[in-house]
Amino acid sequence: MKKIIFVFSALSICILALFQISKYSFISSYTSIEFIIALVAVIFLFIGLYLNRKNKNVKKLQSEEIDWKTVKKLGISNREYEVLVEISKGYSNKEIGEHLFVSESTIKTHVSNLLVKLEAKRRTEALRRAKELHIIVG
Amino acid sequence: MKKIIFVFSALSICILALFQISKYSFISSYTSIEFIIALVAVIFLFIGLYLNRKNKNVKKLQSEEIDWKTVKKLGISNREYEVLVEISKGYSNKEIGEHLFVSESTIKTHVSNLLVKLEAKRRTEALRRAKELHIIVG
DNA sequence: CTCAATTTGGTACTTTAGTATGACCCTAAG
DNA sequence: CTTAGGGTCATACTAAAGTACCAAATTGAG
Repeated sequence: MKKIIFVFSALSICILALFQISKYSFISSYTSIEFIIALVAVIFLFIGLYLNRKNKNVKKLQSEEIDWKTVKKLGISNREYEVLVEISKGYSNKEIGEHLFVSESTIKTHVSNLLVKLEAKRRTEALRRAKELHIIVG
Repeated sequence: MKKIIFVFSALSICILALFQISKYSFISSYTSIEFIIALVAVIFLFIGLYLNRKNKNVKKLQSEEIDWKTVKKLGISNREYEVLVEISKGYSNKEIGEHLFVSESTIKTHVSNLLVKLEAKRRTEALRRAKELHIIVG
């Protein structure tokens, strides 16, 4: 919202400035008015492009951001979340154990807890749930 | 590319039209020039916004579009692809069999073939590969 | 310190997943 | 007609995943 206010203020200033320029050019010559209008058109075209580019980036980030609030709400611990990420990378329990330097048994415990917390029967279902809840990246 | 040519043509026509308008308003009064400039600014601002919105939609679709060429290149058949999609939804072989009205054995065969074609050891790894290759939606 | 939650790990078990192999039917291409 | 590829299914097997239960060390908040 702050961004919008700032942008509108900037635009207002720009318009006023252009009015001042137009007054001078009005007196000076005929062709320069056309030039000013073309300039205004181009400038505001690029302003429009710039504004929407900002918007796009924000939206893209939103869809790829992780909803940590949901992670906490589900009671998923740090270690459990690490395991979840490893699962999403397609690793087996054994491989995950090697990556995190713990035994396969430990991973199995974490996975079991994750399945309960994500209300899933299988790790693939857990993956889908996690994606729906935006707690892992697509 | 056709779109870009069309848009540039339209913009050229708009600019020429505005030049004509500006000539008349130049003669008529003083305040109308400022109005025309403001109008041009607003119009081109919205044109800029519209153009980028189009762009955004295209980009979004690209990232969510399925690369059927890769599917064919990997030799994945229709039925196998259906199974792949079901896997991505987190279903078990048994459930997939029920959804596609075939036995679990058939699904196992399809999954095995998929794992070979996707160079994966597990269904979760196959999922990751499929996402990387853009042959399923994230 | 005490308590609760986290993290770790084990055993024993059941279930699901995946492999290997063979077989049958169907269809489209040669 | 023959052949290749796709789809179906089964059996027997191994591997991985998941459950249930227990237990110990660690850590952080009150």
